Amino acid sequence: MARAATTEDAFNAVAEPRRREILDALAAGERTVGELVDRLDLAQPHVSRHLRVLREVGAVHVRDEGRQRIYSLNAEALKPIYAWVAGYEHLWAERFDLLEDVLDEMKQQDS
Amino acid sequence: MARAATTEDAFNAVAEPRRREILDALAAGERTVGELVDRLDLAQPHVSRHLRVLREVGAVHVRDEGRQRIYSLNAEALKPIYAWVAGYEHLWAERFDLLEDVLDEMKQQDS
DNA sequence: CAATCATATATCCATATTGATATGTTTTGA
DNA sequence: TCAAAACATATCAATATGGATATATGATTG
Repeated sequence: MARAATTEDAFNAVAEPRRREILDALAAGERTVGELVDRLDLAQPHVSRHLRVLREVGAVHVRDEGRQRIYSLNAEALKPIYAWVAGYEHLWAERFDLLEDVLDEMKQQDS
Repeated sequence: MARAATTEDAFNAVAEPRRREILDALAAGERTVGELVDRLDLAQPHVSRHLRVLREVGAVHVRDEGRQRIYSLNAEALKPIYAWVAGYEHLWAERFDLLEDVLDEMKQQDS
């Protein structure tokens, strides 16, 4: 079996840096494909392809306006990523919770 | 150019579901390769390979103990993912901040 | 020292990819 | 109506993949 398709889920779609750049750009507001091409310094077909991947995982929406297509962010598609990684956050975050510190000290005294 | 290597960064490493499973298992405590094989129902060479990818992006550490290798989680390697996706969290989260609601209302009255 | 256990590595296969380039397709404007 | 603008799609090349399988490595045991 080969690697999972980038359209498999948000995790795979977002593994590509250019696609994260696109999402970052859209976080500031809707953009036209041409605007994204300018901003990313990437050929238009590549931008269109990345947008397609993002569309397939539901991370962006499109709206037709004349001969332009206006892309907008759908951040909810990133929820599963946040949900997963947030479960790890407490493992590196500094603890400001005093109770937790006290409990740690008690454990040390026990051992 | 082909797709980026899974060892390129944490984003790529974590795109693979089995590797997330491994990290999830390690979040509960150190595990031996054999324990991970049992837990994941995956052939040992595959587990070893996934562990290697996770090692190369710094998401796990290894410790030798006789003929076993004990893997442990290094959650800090996931920080960049958290940092990136957390920037989107406010876009879908319900707002409980009263001030923000008031400001939104004022904006609406202006327009 | 030989045999075994616990892992790691090597090779093969099928596949999905990214960038480059060429070519549609639809809308707009003269 | 014809040409240009704005996108989308198709194809090609090079490559990295993940699973399967076989094999190598290193530690332990008898």
